[in-house]
Amino acid sequence: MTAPQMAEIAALVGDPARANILSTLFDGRALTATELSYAARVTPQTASGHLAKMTQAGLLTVLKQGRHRYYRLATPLVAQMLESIMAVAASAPPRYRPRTAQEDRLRVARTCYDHFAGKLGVSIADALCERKHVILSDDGGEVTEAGLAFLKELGATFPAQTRRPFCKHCLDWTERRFHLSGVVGAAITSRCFDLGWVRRERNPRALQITPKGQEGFRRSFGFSI
Amino acid sequence: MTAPQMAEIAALVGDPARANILSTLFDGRALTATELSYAARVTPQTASGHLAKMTQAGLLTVLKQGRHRYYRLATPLVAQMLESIMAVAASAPPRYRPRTAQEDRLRVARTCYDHFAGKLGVSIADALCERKHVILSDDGGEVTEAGLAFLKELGATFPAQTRRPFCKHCLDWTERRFHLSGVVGAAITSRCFDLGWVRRERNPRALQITPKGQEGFRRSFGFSI
DNA sequence: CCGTTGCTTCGGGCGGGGCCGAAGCGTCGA
DNA sequence: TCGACGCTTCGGCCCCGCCCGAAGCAACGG
Repeated sequence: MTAPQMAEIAALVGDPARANILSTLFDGRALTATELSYAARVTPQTASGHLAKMTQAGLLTVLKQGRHRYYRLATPLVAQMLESIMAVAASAPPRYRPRTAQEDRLRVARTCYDHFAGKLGVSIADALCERKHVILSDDGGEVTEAGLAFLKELGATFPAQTRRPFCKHCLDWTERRFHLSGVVGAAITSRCFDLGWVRRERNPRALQITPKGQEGFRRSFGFSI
Repeated sequence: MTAPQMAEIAALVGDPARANILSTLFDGRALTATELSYAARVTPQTASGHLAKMTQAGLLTVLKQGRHRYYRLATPLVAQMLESIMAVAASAPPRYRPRTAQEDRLRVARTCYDHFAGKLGVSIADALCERKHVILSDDGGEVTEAGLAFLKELGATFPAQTRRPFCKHCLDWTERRFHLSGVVGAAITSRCFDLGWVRRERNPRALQITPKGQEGFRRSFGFSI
């Protein structure tokens, strides 16, 4: 049976402190053990234990750099797993959840692994579909010629060839609609950072849209946010 | 933060007994509480507690019928979550796992929610792609005209319209390749059962391919299994 | 009715695992 | 070389939650 192994992985995610850590690493960045202990609201030695377990189980990888140890999600597969658990968690309980300002900011714009999510991510996907720059089928997507031209004009660049899916959609768990992931999603996101259209907030997953970004998104994508 | 809710869901999956139950329900069938207690290897009263928790959390739904209570996965979203956890569990630990005969049978042919998976599922997907009956993009799929004709000839029927994705792929966690899901995957699977090409083993997730099936798959799809 | 069967609730035992204080180990900077 | 810092290991406390025995409830069948 495969159930025991599944239980083992799920149990790792099932602890609040560890869930906090994973959720903090969700956008793909690498953070030090101490930073993560702070995010998890436990002492460093406790966090250390959690990190060791998750690393051994293959959920995280660690990079030693000087006296720091940078932890990050081991593979995109792990991120996808977290996303799907969040999707169930968000949909399942019709239970009470007093929305916090924090959460509202996440709802507007955040990163999901390495691409935009939230209202911003969905708006971008909508805009590109609207103009036929991207054709989203029920389960994937492709970029049209016009779309490639648009990306070039925007200044978004991406590796010529890679094994990673080129254009992919990703179910947004707050908007309950699709945003873009894959190489294209990452390229657009990275470009917007470079243009200074978005900035990270103190909470590393939440994004702030700059005035320049407001203008840029309106002019290039045709939506206000 | 959404982490606590994620932890709650994951913790439910993280208990071995509950993981057994979920894994048993993974193919989408509905089973009674007692059957599930047997699958989980715990007493009925213990299982009852687990089932209540999972139902309350929205992972399961229950159908009362006489003095029986049939439990099943609440939504396909839950099945997808389990699949993605299994994918991580299968890939993550380079740890020792003495393959059992049981597992080997699962590797050959099983159902995943309501469509084929394992070697059989992947072979079917391959055959349909090979003949251009289905075009699989990196993240979705569509059925060609020729493909529709083929399905008709096979006798596979499906609802004219439904909100469910028509043709979808699903990463197979044993083969590490794609098999078909969505309406098309379910239709093919259902038809093969009707034709007597496959049969359920005692372990409800594992499938047995009948001699008639061997012949049928060879003639209709062009592969031997 | 009464017994059987399917399922649940209740109560208490017990083990696993999260948590922190203290201490140890390696790296960096002066 | 010495202290500061980041991180880990160790040991012990304590609590959560899994588990089962016993009993209660509801749905059949005779």
